Amino acid sequence: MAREKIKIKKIDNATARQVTFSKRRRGLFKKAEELAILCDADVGLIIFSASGKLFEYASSSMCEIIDKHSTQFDAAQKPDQQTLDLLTDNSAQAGLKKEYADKNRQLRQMRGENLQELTLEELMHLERTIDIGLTRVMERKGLQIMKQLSSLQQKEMQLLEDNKRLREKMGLCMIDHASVSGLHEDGQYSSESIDTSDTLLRLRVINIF
Amino acid sequence: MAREKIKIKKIDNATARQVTFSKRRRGLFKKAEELAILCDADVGLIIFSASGKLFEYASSSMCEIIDKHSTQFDAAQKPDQQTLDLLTDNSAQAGLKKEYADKNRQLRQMRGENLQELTLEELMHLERTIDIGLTRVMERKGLQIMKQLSSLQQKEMQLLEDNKRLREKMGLCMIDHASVSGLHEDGQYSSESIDTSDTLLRLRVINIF
DNA sequence: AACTATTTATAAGA
DNA sequence: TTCTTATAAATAGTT
Repeated sequence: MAREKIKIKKIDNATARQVTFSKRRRGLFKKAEELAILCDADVGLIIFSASGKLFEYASSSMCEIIDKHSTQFDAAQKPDQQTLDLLTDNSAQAGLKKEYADKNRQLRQMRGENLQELTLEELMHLERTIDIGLTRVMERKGLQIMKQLSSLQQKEMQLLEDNKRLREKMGLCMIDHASVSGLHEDGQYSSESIDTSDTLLRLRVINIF
Repeated sequence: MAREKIKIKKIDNATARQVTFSKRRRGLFKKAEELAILCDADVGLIIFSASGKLFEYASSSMCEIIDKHSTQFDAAQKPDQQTLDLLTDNSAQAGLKKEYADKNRQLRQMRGENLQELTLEELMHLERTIDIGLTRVMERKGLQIMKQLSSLQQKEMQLLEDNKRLREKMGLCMIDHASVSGLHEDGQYSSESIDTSDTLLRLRVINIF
């Protein structure tokens, strides 16, 4: 649905396939959510990438949806959660693994992923946290830029001075010779002084609610 | 996506809702199948209409998909595939600790902490990542707010109607009595229709560099 | 169901 | 990965 019409068959090029997977997955999730909201339907969408990675969307909770589905179908395919736990729970690792999962969840949520499980209050808190982080990062960036600028300006001054000295020496040596070509007589190069006071200019109207 | 742009909220008119449900359901199934074929993914889609009727699509078999999902689910929020592999390894502990530390560092940096070790380029990339996350969170927040608003408005309508009916009944009972105090005669209460189209109003001038 | 004016999604390219 | 943009698809409101 774009530049060119494509045939619906497995995309040969692995890179292109991955890119398309990302794009269409997003599109599908969006459409699924829209259907759920517009038509008051309960929608569950499970996607496994070719490499086995899981992606899912559920308008309510996936467990509930699967449950309802299984009921209608009669085939009760229950988890067997224990098996997985037994495989991975070497007691000592259990805690760490849990903490890791938690950190990872937080990180994903800060990147705006897996938000469907959050309440409005949690979302607002998350927004604030991210906004604070963003502000700090921008401040740090401004600082770095200032540093690099002043470092460059110092270097420039140094070079200009060296330049001037060289010119003077040459003037002494070559006092009776023709002027050296390629150098400006006044020894001046444009040295713009960049005003960085607006570096952090950032207008926002957020948190209306 | 047609004659007029619509807001993503429950369609009031039951007939229109049903029609849209049919149309979009077909569209969603089609997109799901295309994703499965194009990207060699395994896709399962379960839809319950508001009346409880089940519709489903599965690129392989729904049982298989649900099974796979249940197995991975606890690990869903989790890491990437790698972590599970690492866990089953002998050097698991070390690897997990390392990944944990890494996630934790990323998380702190997104919160604007420990930025001193980052280069200007890394800072700019981080800023972008955070900004995208913030945008997504805000979009989600707006959606949630819309949801709650429309739910409240529906409740309000229901209450107004109930109220009106009660008033009519009272009118019949009390036809010869004095009007009941404390109720407005016109039965109208202010019901502000809040326009949330500007909810996400957010002006920014960033990334000057 | 069919028809379209529009909105959306997205394939390719940068 | 991300952004852009030309084009294909989906679809809201009508008939």
